Amino acid sequence: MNIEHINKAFEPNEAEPRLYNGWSEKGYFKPDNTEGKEPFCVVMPPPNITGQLHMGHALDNTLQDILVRYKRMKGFSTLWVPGTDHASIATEAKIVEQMRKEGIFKEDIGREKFLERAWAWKEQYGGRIVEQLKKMGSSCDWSHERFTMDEGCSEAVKEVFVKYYNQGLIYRGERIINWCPHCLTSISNAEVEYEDQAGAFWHLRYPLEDGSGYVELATTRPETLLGDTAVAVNPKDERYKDIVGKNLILPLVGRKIPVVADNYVDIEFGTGVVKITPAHDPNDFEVGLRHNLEVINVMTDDAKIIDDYPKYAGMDRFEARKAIVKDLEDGGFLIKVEPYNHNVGTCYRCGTTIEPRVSLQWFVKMQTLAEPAIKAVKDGSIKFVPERFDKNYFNWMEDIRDWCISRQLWWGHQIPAFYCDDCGEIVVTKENTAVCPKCGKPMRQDPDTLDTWFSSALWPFSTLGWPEKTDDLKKFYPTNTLVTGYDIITFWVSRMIVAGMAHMEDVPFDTVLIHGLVRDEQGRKMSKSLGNGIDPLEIIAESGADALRYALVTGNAPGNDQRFIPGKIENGRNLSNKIWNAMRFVLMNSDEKADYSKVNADKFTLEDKWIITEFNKLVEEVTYNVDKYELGVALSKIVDFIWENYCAWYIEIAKSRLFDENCETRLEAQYLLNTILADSMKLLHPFMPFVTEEVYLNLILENKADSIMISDWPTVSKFGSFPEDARKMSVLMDAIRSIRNIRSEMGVVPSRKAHIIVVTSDDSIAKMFVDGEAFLQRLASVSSLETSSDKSGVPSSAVTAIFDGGEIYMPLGELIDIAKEIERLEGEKKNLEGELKRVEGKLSNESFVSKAPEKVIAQEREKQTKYMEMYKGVLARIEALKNEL
RNA sequence: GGAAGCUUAGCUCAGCUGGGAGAGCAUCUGCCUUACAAGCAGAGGGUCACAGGUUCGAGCCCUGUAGUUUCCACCA
Repeated sequence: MNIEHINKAFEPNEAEPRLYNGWSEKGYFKPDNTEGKEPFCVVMPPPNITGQLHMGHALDNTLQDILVRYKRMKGFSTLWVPGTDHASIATEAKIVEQMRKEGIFKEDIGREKFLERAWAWKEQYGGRIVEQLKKMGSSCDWSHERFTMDEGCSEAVKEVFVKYYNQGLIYRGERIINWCPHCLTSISNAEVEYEDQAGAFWHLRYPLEDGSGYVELATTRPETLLGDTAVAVNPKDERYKDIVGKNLILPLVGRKIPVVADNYVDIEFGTGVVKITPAHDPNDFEVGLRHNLEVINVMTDDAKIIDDYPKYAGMDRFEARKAIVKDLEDGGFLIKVEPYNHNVGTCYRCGTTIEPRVSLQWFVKMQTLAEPAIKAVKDGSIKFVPERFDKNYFNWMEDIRDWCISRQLWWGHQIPAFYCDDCGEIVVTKENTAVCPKCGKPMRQDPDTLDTWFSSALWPFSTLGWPEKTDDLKKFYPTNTLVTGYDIITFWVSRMIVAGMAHMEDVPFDTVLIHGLVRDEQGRKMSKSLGNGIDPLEIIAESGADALRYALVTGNAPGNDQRFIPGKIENGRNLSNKIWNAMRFVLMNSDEKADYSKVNADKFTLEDKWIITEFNKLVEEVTYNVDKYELGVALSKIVDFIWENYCAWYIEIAKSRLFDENCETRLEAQYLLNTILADSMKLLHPFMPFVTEEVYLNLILENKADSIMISDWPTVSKFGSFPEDARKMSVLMDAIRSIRNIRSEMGVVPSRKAHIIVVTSDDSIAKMFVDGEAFLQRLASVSSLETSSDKSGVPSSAVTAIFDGGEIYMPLGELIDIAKEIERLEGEKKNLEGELKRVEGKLSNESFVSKAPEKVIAQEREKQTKYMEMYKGVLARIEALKNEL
């Protein structure tokens, strides 16, 4: 057909938005509710509304889209639920920052105005990230789009909070929590990142009250001395037996503090004496509880020293440290300073050093809730892929602490707890409660909001309509595969499992597909501060979403980090181009009005049967690999088939039939060229949705679907497989490679056509060569061909290619240097000797022959005969040539 | 302190339940062969970190060692 209307190259910038909008308009992203279709559901890890799409999202969504598109083609009723996360702490920080630039502080405008701004932010940036996800080709159902703070999700949050509270699983209490002095809120244990920092170990002396001396102790945080309310030693420590119960005078402060005995203290470490600051250290807090010590908070919420200590008041904790050390030194309390590396907790959002702080917060009791969640993974109801990540999960879950869920932020789900300041009544309820049910006085709602992850934990069912008993919930819960990075297992995956078991009494999903990080070319984490991030949108603008998706999947195994190599984008783009040109060629040589009902399978040639057989193998392997989440492997098999088998071999071979208008198997070739390419496009479609759609729609097919998206996933060909023909074909291919090889080695350029003599004792092989003369001409620059059962007619001035089944001679007249040819054949001989030695070594090994499976032994025997034949051929040829010298 | 991963060609990485070491890029040689130079044909290049073990057979399983990365953990 005439293909003038088809572009010379695939143009992603033009095609991708057009195709995406088309799919969307036709409703292909929505679940197909045809009766009998099994559901397949994926919930998207909701991106934060703070940012824009980065490589992590690009990878995460590509993987999900591959699975969803695959299942859709396999006939499932697929639902991929998209959405965004309000990301309380991160978003609030961004808005505060934005306002600060305008000179506004959130306290000045008040909660209501602040939330107005936040919602405006959500509209702007939440919308932006949705547009970006669409550019990736994500086939999610946008009519199901959700937001963690929309009405339904908020309802679910309240429902859960109240339920937990009534079950006694949520409580409010004064505990020591992790406080971020920059974000001015509490954060959970999971939100603290520990990093090794170079610090110092200050050795101090605290005098005994009775003047009988002093005790030496060491600390990494001298500034907390202001809040010391005791000094502790181990009860078994002989050195300090006498001073337990005595009082010390706290340097600089003058406060009397007791020496207590507590097992927490390690005798071996440091001096064996620990200063106890219950208000600013979690361990000290525990010690304080056991010994009923006073808790003295010495810092403001932004980590400055409070007014009670006038000398240091208003100083930042690190300034205060310097000042206090100086004063200790001046007062003779400082013995020495040692350099010391220690683990410092930092805020995972802003990196500020955490200040442990005692405050009144809400907590979830995790231990009982964790049990069914642990069991679900232990008994295989939920599987991690790769499996090793379940250790990570168990590690966290089996040692779980109570979860601090209240945040001193405005952007988020306000805690549904109401307080009566008059009578002290506390009401926890879903309804806004303005009046105290006990005394009738006004109540006020807890000003705090919930940890972002509290609402994300409910995502797999809140997005399906829970607590309403919706059809979606019935049909799609439990969801199927959750795709996410390993960095988020504790934050999110574990909590979803907990919530699912607690409220749905069922797992939230059956499989967790874990992927790694996308790093930069040097293997560093992509980060804003390093400025080494690569913007997926730029890549899409330059090379298309298909190329990006290809780059993210190829050569990657589940759970492993990967480096982002620009060359992979190029590979992806080149692949698109290759496919596009294959399509152009096929169309150019096809007839739009071809009547495929006239295709006669009996007329299939050797190469036809071979490509069908190869394709069948491909379908089975790719399906198997995708089912096992081996997406990188699946992709490389598809690409290899298209590039090598289809383009390099099948198209080339088919040319002679296509160019001959009268060829009687021309229709069969056209038919197979179109259908095999179309079916390859189907296999590739989940990975590269755009180019495959465009190619599919252009091809000339029978029963073509309106879109490749909703076409059926390929199965093995209705014509079956032809293993015997495929084997013959591979012999022929080997022969062609051998000819090409010697041509190249002997420097015979392709433009110099050559006559060849095929010597074989096998008639069927001889026939094969005769039948295949046309493509030998095309693929190996053969001008003419003769076959013979013996080598009597072979001229001495010929180069020899040995293949499995015979020899090929290419007479080159005086061009050939006999000595050089002998040398080349000696090389061949050596190779074959090596192979023979290996095979014979195996076969002569008594225990191999008796213990190895028969199949393996048979294979080795086959190889032995094959190599022996080839070896004899080489030997004979060398002899013959030597006689010519 | 506990746990996990990684170590395969110059580079980046695949390699399924153990059965003759792979890809892409890079390098070298030839080709504008009427789908594609974003291409085609060919070549070179590896003690699969090291040491043991299991096995007829180990890149793959087991033990240990080294280097490296990451996660978890309350040692002042």
